[in-house]
Amino acid sequence: MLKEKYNQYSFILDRTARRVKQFAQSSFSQGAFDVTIDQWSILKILYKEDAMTQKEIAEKSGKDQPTLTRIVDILIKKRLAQRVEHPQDRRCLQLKLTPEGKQKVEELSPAVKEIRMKAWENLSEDDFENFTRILNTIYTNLNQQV
Amino acid sequence: MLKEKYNQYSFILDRTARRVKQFAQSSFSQGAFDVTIDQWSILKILYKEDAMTQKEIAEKSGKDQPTLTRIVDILIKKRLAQRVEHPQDRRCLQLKLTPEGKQKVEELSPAVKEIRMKAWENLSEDDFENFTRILNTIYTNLNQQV
DNA sequence: CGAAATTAGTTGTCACACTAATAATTGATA
DNA sequence: TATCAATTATTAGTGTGACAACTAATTTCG
Repeated sequence: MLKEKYNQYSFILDRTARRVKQFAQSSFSQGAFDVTIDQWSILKILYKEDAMTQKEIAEKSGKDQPTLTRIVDILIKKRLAQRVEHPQDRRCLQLKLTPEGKQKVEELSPAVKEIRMKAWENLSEDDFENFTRILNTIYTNLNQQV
Repeated sequence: MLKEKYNQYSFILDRTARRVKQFAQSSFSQGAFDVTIDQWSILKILYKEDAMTQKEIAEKSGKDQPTLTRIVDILIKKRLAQRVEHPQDRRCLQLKLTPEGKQKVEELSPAVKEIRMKAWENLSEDDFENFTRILNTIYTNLNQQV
């Protein structure tokens, strides 16, 4: 029956997502990048747009606020980012990269791109378009806020 | 540049996989299914093929052995599965569902299928084929054992 | 103005993923 | 047969994810 077949996608999706993460993480470790994948993703967001609130970063990264708090704590402990008080709203904390943080992003970016490209061997441009379209459709299908 | 564009897939993939899991988990919680998604995936494997070693289940589920040990511990605490000594090899433990475990699978299967189908609204049969093909290609591209 | 609702961030708890290290057992081989 | 490498499962440690409950600050509105 149809449903039985469709049912398998969640397993394959989860498995692949984990492998992508694991592959990148082990490349990071081998290269002594000294950050995790998730820490890296936050660094990159901050690099593009310096000074954001944690709330904004959480939205942009798709992580929830508690998770983000913990990742940010680590980034600060590593002296890659710093918390600054928001000029208008004392509830908020703005986040900025430190010079070391900026340097880290610039230093690692090319290597990260290479690592990420490995996944796309034997796949076409069309595949990429379809892939992102389907993922985004699933994502919005399951958006419970709507 | 091309690489910059391709680079985004890992974010979308991770984000979608998490949402799929979260959507299913919150449906499970609402329905008081009393198991997590990952516990469910192990139950289903055991249901199809009673009595497997943890090693076999780990391979089939795509989880590593330490993770599996923990999930199995929980399933046993919930009296849904039981460990049995392997008749030939005393290193192994065979796993079997308890009657309660079997009943749980039978009871929840239809509801789980409905939950899983939600993701595929607005998508075609072709999309499904492409999706699984691309995921599996990525999965094997990143297989570090080869 | 001042109480109530909202918002930003943190902490605690449980579950899962991955690595490395360890224990127990098995099997191969010298 | 005695030794050693391989295999199965577990434990410990770190990081992440989801949820709930909490604090502090701000906004809303009677």
